[in-house]
Amino acid sequence: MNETNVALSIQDSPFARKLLAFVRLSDADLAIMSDLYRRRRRFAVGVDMIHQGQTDQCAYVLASGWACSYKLLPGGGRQIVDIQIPGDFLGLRSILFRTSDHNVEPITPVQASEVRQRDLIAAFSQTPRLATAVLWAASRDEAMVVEHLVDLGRRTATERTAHFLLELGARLRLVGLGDRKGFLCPLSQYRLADTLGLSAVHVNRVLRELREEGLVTFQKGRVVFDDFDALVEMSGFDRAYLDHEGPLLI
Amino acid sequence: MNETNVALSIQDSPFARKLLAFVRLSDADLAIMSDLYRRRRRFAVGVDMIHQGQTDQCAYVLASGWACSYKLLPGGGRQIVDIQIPGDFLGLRSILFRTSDHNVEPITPVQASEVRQRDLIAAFSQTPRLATAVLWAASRDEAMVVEHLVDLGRRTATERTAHFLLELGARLRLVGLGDRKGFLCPLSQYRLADTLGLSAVHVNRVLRELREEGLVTFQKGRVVFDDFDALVEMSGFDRAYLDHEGPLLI
DNA sequence: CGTAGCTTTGATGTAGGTCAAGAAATGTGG
DNA sequence: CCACATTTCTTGACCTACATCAAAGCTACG
Repeated sequence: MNETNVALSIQDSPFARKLLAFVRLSDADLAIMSDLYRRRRRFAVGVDMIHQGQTDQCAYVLASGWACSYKLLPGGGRQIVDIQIPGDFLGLRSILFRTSDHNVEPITPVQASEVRQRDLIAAFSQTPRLATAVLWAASRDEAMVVEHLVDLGRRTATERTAHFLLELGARLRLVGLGDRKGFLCPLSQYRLADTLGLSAVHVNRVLRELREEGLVTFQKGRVVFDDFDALVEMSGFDRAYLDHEGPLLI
Repeated sequence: MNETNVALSIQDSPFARKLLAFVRLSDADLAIMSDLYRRRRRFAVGVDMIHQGQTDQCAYVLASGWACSYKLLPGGGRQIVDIQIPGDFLGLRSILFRTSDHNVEPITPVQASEVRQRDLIAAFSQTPRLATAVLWAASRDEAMVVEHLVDLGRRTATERTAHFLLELGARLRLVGLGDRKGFLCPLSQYRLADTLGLSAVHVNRVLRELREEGLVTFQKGRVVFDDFDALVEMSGFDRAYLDHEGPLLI
């Protein structure tokens, strides 16, 4: 396969799609990105991809499937920090810290590309544009964690659930996995509860309420926005933090 | 002032102290860091340093005083995302995103060094070691935001408060502003409430409870750890995410 | 076709919120 | 150094959002 073909095929990956939505990347940039994509691995549901406290972890880019990163608590509970969808980086921090501070669990069967520290650094020195784009994507993820924190700290269970579903929808749209109508969602109500800091029972009640009010329907692995605008309104959703212009490129 | 003197004086800054606790930096690295420190500015309490939605913000390194970054909610409430203490970077994300997604408010009178995007990039290309050190510090801050998220999602008000005070203590110790006994803390109970996702009234009750149980005393602008080990135990505090080895340097 | 994981619902308990009001600090101008 | 204003702290009474417990109906998959 010559360089142009590589660039063409990588362009359809969710990772490239996400970055390209905000940054122009040359064929050369894409070819380097494609190199990072080489070491493909599969993960089955039920076995964590990354373990808290374990050292010498590597990072991944999610090619297909969903995963989530979470922290376990002494008491036995857990808090899901972030849901990862195709195109997301995963464990980027554990490249800098030698040991991971959280677990990552596949929610569905996952295909992911292993990214070694040395490869990433090599790629970065070859193409600063790609480096900036990746850093920018990482910052965007961090902005979402912050928004999640606000969810937990200051929004009611209903607002929080609505807000989370809207954000997830916006992220999925960016990689072509959903639209303004809704998206396929493999999350169980248990996992939703661990994400939203609620009990599974209460999540169920909140979902029923949202459904009965004609706002969103989450059933049978599918989220449908019945009244998008009303949902945005009631949850205080502000797309600003997702809609930033692209990074200031070097 | 020659280069050695510059390096000697910058070494005492909280910023350098923090990085030097984990990374060896040469005199040349420190001289470059010192350049970043040049544009000193002062901020009075009551006027935000950075405004949500405002564009072309710059970043700062806190030289003295405390600040906090927060998000406002449509309903009028707010959530404090992070407390910044001397040595902390502030608004690093708004260098990548052209517009800031949160506010930053001084808690005490603040002295901070303005860091321009171009200067930072120039510094980074001159000394990759410094670049890695800064990225690593940023990752460490992100790890703290994650821990904060876990606080809000899955810990009781008491655990959460204890955990937060322990973490703050650990951070302050790193820059020489506290020890295992305690630290000076200019936070009001209102701000503590906005940080912990609680009401001010409840924060007050929790603090009383912690005091009466002989765990921590927070009074008159001073936090005293009355029983450090018991506090660590009850809050499930795990220093791992703060005690990482330094970054893997290039 | 059985068993394990989800979803749904009801009944009851509790952590933490809200309202209210007084007491201490802290700051400000004279 | 004092009088006054403002913020901050403290406590009590009451209320609500969400947790917990329990149990039944679904779904799905080996």
